[in-house]
Amino acid sequence: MPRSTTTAVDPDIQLLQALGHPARLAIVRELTGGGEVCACDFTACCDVSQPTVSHHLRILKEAGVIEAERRGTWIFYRIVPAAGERLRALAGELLGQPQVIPIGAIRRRLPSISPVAPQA
Amino acid sequence: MPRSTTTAVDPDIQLLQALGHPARLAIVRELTGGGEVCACDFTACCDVSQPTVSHHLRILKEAGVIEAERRGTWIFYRIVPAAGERLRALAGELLGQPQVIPIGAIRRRLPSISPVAPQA
DNA sequence: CCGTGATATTGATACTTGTCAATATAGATG
DNA sequence: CATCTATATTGACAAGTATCAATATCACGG
Repeated sequence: MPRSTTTAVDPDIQLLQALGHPARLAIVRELTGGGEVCACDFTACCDVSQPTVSHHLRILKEAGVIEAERRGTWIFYRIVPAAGERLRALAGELLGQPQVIPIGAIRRRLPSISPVAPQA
Repeated sequence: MPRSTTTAVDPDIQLLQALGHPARLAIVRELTGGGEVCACDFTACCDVSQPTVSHHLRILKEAGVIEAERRGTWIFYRIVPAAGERLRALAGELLGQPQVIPIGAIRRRLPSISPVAPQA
């Protein structure tokens, strides 16, 4: 987000941005089903170098999409279920779920009068 | 996605990236509930210039999030319901919905043996 | 404590994106 | 057609982001 001082702390934006990258979505999809995957395995599915994988894992972790657990030398990652629920809530927003259709929305005006949505 | 020749045509990525921007998510949220909003109204909710709004609207349209309808001088935008369903499907993926837990996944190895997820 | 393998951090570079000013286009209206 | 308003496009620039090489850190085993 150029030309801005705030560094995008909105959790929703952070979640969407974290998932909106091919490598990161591939990582997440490697984790779907509730399984755990070692960090060392992501280098294969993403076709990027180890530092880059580490970078993406950090972004996903900071967005609350995944969580890590050290087990000896390896670090295993798994999906945070709440992330899926947050994404589902966003989808519900798009589908107009939390909203209630107000009767007042039926005030249809002619387009030549004023730029207000004439029909839902 | 620097260092790459393909320009991110994956519809899922496109959807997530389109929504992963404060101004664009604000635009979309202005449209939730099934209503239509004139393009001229988005300049207010996003606090950006008219060309920038137009740019964001194009990105949302190309990602299949919104659709436009010209009505006289004004252009009204509304949410494409399929976008919400696609996002919901992605959320379902994160929650492990479409996956079926394979019996073979129970091959749990000790972490000191090999880096494979020992437990789901 | 030293070596080894796994992961993270740093620094540099290239690519992408967001933004606005200026300009163009489109539709309505006189 | 001239003009006005709404929207889109272009061009340029700033800022963010992805990437890798090099290096550091961390945990384990000898």
